[in-house]
Amino acid sequence: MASDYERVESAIQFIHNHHNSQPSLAEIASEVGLSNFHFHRLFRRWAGITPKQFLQFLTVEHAKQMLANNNLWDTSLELGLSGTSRLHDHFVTLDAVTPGEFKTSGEGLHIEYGLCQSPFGPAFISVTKRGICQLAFVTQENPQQPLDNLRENWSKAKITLNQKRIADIGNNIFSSDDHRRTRIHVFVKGSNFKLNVWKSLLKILPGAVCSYTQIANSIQKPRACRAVANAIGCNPVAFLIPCHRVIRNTGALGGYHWGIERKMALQVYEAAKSQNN
DNA sequence: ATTGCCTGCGTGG
DNA sequence: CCACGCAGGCAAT
Repeated sequence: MASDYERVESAIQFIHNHHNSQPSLAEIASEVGLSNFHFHRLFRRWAGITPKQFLQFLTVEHAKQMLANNNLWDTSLELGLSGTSRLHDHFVTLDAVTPGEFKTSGEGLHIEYGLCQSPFGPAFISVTKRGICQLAFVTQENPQQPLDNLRENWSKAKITLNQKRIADIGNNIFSSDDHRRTRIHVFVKGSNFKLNVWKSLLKILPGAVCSYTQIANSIQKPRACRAVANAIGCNPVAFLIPCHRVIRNTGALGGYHWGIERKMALQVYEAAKSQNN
């Protein structure tokens, strides 16, 4: 029995591979192995939109339009979050250290990890007292990779499984009910350049996208777009640091560590949620 | 939409 | 230091 996300992903894959031939909704439905009726229900359930709307969100035209939009940046972050008047709640705050400040590879640090479900497939999360230090999607090809990365990146930390705790954290992060969500704190290490890039990503509003160049401009390094792309690719905390909201100037999506289909799914999902506001 | 050539810059040796 | 490679950009087609 395939999960909703697996079906959404295979639909995306099919659309992506056949975007030249403009497949009909019925064709896509049968590719996913569902009747038209259930296909429709799947999208209503998953993102609250119809398959047709779903298709429209995935076009390059739509992406370009989103890029042209001015209201991408949450300026309240730059203004320093003036208490009650903020327009958008910042669910994610960031605590960062440079490698220089943190030479010990996590000595004395206790990290708990585990798996949870998300609208984008199973996710691997690890967390310290100071915040979430990793969020990785689990791929079928290499399900061990997140744990291997964790051990490598924090080689001297005490690392233990705590499935219950991670399930709770996952429920909070991916809760569709914004009012139920509590503040999420992230704890990462990286070079100063990477940290600057990651902080910029936090300013992009859900449902919005921006280009690699716009991020480069925002950190006062207008010609560093490629270095920016590289830094974005090193983001250890998928979804929470929203690297999926950065695309190419042309409207093409660019790359994604967790697969281009997942990047599309994340964008459609957020676009669908934010259009209802 | 796809190709090919251009670029600057952070990173790791 | 220097060489390398990049989840990009851009112009030409």
